[in-house]
Amino acid sequence: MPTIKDVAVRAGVSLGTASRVLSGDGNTSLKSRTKVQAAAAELNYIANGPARSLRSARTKVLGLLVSDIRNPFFSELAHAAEREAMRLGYTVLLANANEDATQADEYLRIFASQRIDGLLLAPQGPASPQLISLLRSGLPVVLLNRLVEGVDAPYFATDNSQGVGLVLDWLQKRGHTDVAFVGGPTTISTGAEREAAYLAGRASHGISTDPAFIDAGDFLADGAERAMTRILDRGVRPTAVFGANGPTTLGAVRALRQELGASAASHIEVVSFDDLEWFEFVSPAISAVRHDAAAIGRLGVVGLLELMAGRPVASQRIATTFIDRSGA
Amino acid sequence: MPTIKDVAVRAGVSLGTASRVLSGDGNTSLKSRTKVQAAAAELNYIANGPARSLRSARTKVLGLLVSDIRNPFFSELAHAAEREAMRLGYTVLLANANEDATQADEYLRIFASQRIDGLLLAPQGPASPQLISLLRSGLPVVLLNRLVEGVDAPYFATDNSQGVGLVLDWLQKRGHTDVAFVGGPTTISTGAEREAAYLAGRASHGISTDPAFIDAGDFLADGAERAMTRILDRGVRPTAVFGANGPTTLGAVRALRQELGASAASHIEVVSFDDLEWFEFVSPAISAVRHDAAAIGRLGVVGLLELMAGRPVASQRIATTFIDRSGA
DNA sequence: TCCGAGAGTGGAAACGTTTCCAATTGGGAA
DNA sequence: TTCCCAATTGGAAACGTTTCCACTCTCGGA
Repeated sequence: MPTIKDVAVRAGVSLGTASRVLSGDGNTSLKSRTKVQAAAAELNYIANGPARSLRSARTKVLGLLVSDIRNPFFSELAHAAEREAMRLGYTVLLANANEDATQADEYLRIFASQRIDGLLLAPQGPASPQLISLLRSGLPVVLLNRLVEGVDAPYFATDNSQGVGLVLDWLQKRGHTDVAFVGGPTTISTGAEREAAYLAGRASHGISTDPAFIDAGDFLADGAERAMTRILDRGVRPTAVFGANGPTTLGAVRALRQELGASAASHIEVVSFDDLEWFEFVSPAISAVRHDAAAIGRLGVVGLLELMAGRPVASQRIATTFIDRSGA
Repeated sequence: MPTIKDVAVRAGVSLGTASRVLSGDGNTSLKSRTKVQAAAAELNYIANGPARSLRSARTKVLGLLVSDIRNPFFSELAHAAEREAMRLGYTVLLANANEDATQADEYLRIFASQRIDGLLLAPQGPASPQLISLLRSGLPVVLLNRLVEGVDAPYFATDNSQGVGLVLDWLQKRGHTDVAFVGGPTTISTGAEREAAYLAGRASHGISTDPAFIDAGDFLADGAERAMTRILDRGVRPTAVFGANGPTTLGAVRALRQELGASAASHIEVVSFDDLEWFEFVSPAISAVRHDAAAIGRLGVVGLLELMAGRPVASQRIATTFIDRSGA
């Protein structure tokens, strides 16, 4: 592998000048620039990232820790963040915590060792000691979609109460009062916010809620399937089901069909927080709150770079839209 | 941030000894080990990855280039590879080529700059110059799921012809001869292999194939939707549809419902190469070839490490299973 | 008792950059 | 022409590790 020294020799300039040309800062003459760039191209020179990082104390790498990469919401978000970062000259190191705090901590340690320049975080719940110490070390952090108590970082998150409001309106319009709610862990902000908004919204519509209709999983399909099964086992028969995220809705639908059979299940309307591509194929079609994962990813990257540049960053709630498929 | 020098001073040993303890190779006495580890823990020392990489010329990072992270097959594969790599002490840098050769090349360049130790590659099609030069530089590479002509690297891939054989058997059992085939790009090995196996299989079953029933997209949902629409626009009316990968089947189903309406579409049986979690919810349920993305990811990592260790690695075809949902 | 092998150690070089500093150059104003 | 300032340059230090080398010590065997 050619080094910058080889490039400098071939271009007939000093090592310092070659570096200034190739890293693109510092003053260089047009003549040096052409010579150095030609030499670099001829040698097929590719800068040694680790050496560059060691000396400059910047890696041009951002860490992105998501809780479940197999959740389409997060794979969309990750994809968008990665594109935006690349556009701005950064690389994204993606880590998947698998909705598990221990794995999250392992990755935070790796991030620290890799000396990432900034962190995009969609956390599991309360802040771990590992996270706290990372924050204390001054690493710029932006929270995506999920907030975490005691961590004072800018966030870019879906407006959960607005989204749940849309669901409540729709439920009312469709005349549903006996609604099963399958939530997520209340230790995760999205789980807590969506459940609170749902209950508060019903109360403000003047509808009381039988606790038998409420249960929660772990935001993964299997956990939600068990939660929905528990609700049905209590003997209650909802006319509609509300799943608090994509995998949760998947699990709930599975449980409905498993416990009641496909034909009885088809008499229950399902509504979901998170829109999945197959909702239109189910009978009856599943309506959903759609939030923009890609936008959150992009905003997060831009915000993080602002933060790294030392500029103040305002947190933002992103409004959702409702996809009403009940007519189909 | 504390450096290894701080650790050495605090432990009362030389820098060299501290390094030998912390990097875990070279001979060290029990006494030094305890002192150094204690000092490291007290200081909350985290090794500087870039410095380590620069000196040792190893980064402990593997690159994984997939073609579409939003395809559940690849997100599952990526997730499994990442877990396996972490278990073995490696980090995975994930890149998403978005089924686009230009983006793939951008990432290969970044990988080269980051000086990854090895590459897991699920390529787009023919080898790009960028890839060729990477291979020529001696970087260990393993191919995942997709092969590429002229690249002589070990591969771990689904047994496409075996899988397609299962589909053909099922089609015959169900009595389908007028089958629409929605394929992928023949520049991608999986696209070419699945189409070839399908046509050859029909021929060997003694069934001739009207080309009007055959079309191909780009292995993404939108492209497949257009391909399916083209088939229908030719006026042919298949009794079954075979989608050559997950997103392709999604697009095909969309087109069927769009062009024919949900009720007419429900008289067409769909079968897919790649099983998706929602296939059981559609009416009629979609049968599918299931291949083990997680296994491919894990085998790939293990194989790559073998290769990096200089040991010979045998390519492997992974058998598929068929999920028959036509009874449901 | 002596010798040799090997375990363990300290010191220093090296990895490939960026960046600081001082020196040189070039060009315009007086 | 002369002078001064800014632009540009070369040289060298520094980043935090690993690894080489040479040295010392310890222990077992002759």
